[in-house]
Amino acid sequence: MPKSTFYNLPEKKKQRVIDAAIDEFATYNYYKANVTRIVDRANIAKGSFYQYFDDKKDLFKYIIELMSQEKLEYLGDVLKNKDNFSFFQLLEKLYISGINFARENPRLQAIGGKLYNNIDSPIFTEIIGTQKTKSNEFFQMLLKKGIEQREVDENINIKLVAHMLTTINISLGEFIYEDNQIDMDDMQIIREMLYVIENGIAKRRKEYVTT
Amino acid sequence: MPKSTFYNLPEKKKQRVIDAAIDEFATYNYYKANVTRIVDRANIAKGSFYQYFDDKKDLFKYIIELMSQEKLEYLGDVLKNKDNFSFFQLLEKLYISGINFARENPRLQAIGGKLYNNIDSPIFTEIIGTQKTKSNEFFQMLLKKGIEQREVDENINIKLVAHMLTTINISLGEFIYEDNQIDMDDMQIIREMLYVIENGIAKRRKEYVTT
Amino acid sequence: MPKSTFYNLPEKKKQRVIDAAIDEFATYNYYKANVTRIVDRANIAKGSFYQYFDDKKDLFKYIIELMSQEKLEYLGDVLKNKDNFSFFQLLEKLYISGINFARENPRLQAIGGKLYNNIDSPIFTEIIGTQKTKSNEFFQMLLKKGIEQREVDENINIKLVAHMLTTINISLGEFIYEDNQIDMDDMQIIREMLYVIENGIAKRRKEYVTT
Amino acid sequence: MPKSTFYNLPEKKKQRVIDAAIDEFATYNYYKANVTRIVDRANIAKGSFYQYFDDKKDLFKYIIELMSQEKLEYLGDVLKNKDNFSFFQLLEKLYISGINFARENPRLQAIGGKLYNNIDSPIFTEIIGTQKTKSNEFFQMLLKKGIEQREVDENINIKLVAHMLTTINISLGEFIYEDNQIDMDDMQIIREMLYVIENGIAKRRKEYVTT
DNA sequence: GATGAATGAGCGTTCATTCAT
DNA sequence: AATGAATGAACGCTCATTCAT
Repeated sequence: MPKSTFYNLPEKKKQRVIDAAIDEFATYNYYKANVTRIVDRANIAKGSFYQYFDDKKDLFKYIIELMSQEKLEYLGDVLKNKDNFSFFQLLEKLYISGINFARENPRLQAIGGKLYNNIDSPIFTEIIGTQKTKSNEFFQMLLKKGIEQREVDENINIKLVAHMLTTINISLGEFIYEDNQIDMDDMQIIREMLYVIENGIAKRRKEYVTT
Repeated sequence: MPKSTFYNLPEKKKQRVIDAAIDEFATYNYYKANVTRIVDRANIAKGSFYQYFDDKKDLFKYIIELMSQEKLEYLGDVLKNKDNFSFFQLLEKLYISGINFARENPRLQAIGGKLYNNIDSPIFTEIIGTQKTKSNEFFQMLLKKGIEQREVDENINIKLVAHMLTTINISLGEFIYEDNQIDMDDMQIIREMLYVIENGIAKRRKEYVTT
Repeated sequence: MPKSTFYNLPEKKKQRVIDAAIDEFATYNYYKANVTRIVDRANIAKGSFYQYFDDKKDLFKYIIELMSQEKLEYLGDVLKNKDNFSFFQLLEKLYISGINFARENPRLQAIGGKLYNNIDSPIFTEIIGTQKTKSNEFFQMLLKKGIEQREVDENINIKLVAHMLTTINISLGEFIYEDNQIDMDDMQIIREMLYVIENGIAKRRKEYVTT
Repeated sequence: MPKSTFYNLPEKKKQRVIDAAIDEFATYNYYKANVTRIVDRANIAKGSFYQYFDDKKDLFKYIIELMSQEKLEYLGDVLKNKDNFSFFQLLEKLYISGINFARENPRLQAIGGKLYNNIDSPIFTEIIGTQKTKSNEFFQMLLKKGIEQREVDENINIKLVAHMLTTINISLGEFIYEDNQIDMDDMQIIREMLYVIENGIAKRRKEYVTT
């Protein structure tokens, strides 16, 4: 985590550093990201960088953390009122928030995209592991509640489905912003995705579909 | 793609190069992978490397291509007889084959894992794009047939579901080999995953479940 | 030498700086010694450091000076009463004091050890030169008196022997504290060393040894 | 130790590198010595350096080794015929050779001088430890033989005296080349030093001095 | 075609010193 | 006088690629 020298910086300068870092990590992955370019863009001295952060990795972890906090704040309302909604309503809201976040913070979305990769190298297992685990645990909790409330099929494997939901959630941004294969609006995509999650893709026999 | 000099190489030497490259890319990601280590392990001269390949990227693309061919061959039987099976049977077989492939070719699985990341950098959009598109197109084709055969719900968004199936397929190996959160055998996981894909996770009302 | 700002400092703070510096120079040699670490340990501002001292070298010279004064004070009694003892008694007392000093001030001894090295770089010739010269001159004076008092062989080369005694004196601490090759107590070592200095190592013929 | 790439180099180039390194280490101590300056002076590429040596330390150790071999070769004749001379003759020859070596190889002498310092930092304990131990062991062996041959006083502490002789030997070059306090020729210095080593500095009583 | 040495731009990092307040 | 952030030259080292034989 950044040193106190960084936190003591005037807000404007601090933001310049953060912006430069986000730009860099949104453009290049961790290995290609370049401290010199960051300090140049932030207009600070090379030495200052190392007075703010331990090293490149330190900055990176900080940016990820920031991103993750920002996203959580974004999902804040949804999470706070989670008891007021049914499971599938909640899921919908989560996905919608996720997409809106990505739409409004394309640079952060770009970093996130690059992050959920590089599962190799110890650096990342550390960071991503945490994030993914959090997501998995959150979905597991939600699923359990959904089953209790008799909204969710009790025959499913909770851990497995939590993993599937996490994966789908992650790939959602990617799907919408990178594969421009689909020419419909995002809300429509989410609704259709939820339909599949709820009902699966097997054809319902007539008598089932009615009712 | 490799130069003709590479293809003209005695089979044994060619294989040494391929093996060394697979080892390297299975251990390190593209950026960390090191040409020197590859030529050392392959026991060829540094200069020779550049007489076989344009550059590191060229080799990487070649290895990915190879991997993907090998996987296709592995899925060969399933694909050839795809008309003899129902949609969900086919899906099951595909997933099973995928897992078996990963189990029998852990190094290739490792490369694949590292690959479906790094969506950044032009290098990868190029490579992965191709692969993913292929996978998407394949699933779209399958889904269409499934709908025609009245096995698959005609209300789904084909492109979207193809994307979901691709994503799930990719994350499957990862799920089984890296998250050891689940203590059941692979086939059980696949069956449960298919159950969810088929039926979704919404609780069925009594009358639906019977019949 | 330190600036007046340093001397005007409250005793406690001044001592903190000195302690921190001694710790640093006892642990690292001049080149590896680190100003940041010193100011951190002394709990003063980086800028203050340069208001007290010209630069790192300035501090170093000051510490050496201090050390040397402290050692002189330690030897004080011996030196004051130097007319009351014979040459070899004096030598013995000097060596004993030297060892006791090293034993009681291991950090200073460590600095001294590191110092009588690095004979390179102008910085040191300057500092060590002074110290060594002092030591040499002192031994020369002692030797002259020893000869006058008919205790010391008048055939020796005074300058050379002064140099040898200085060298031996310096290496004594090192010998006792770093080479633990000898398993006897320090006083024994000194006695044996003096025996050699007095008598040399050539075998005495029988008739000489008697008497 | 250097890699094979270095040993395979044309003699001339190899020598250029060695010369540049010796120059550098004779001028600056290990910490101040600078790889860039070395490669510039040797007129090789920065990258080449690291194809010849693991790192700066590797080169340094190599140069020390070289120096030490060269000195040994220089002392070769003396050492080979060590049984033909009495102990003190041998000692004299060793000191003379040592001085001649220093005189003919001032750069190597300079490195040696810098080396027998820096007793701190693990790097050096490793290198110097070896050298000093060798010297100590050699002198111990010589002393034992001297005692057997009834040339050396059997009352001395062998380990201690070996240490003294090593110290004196090391400081000899330093004494002659850096302290120009003495205005006599080197051989004279050696003779006088040996006199002291043999006879000590205590005044002989009349009856002893005769005979 | 094979070899392996040569290349050099580039990287992350350090740290004594200066500067602005 | 005190502070602590700012500075930037310099360092050791890496590695994909080129070159000469």
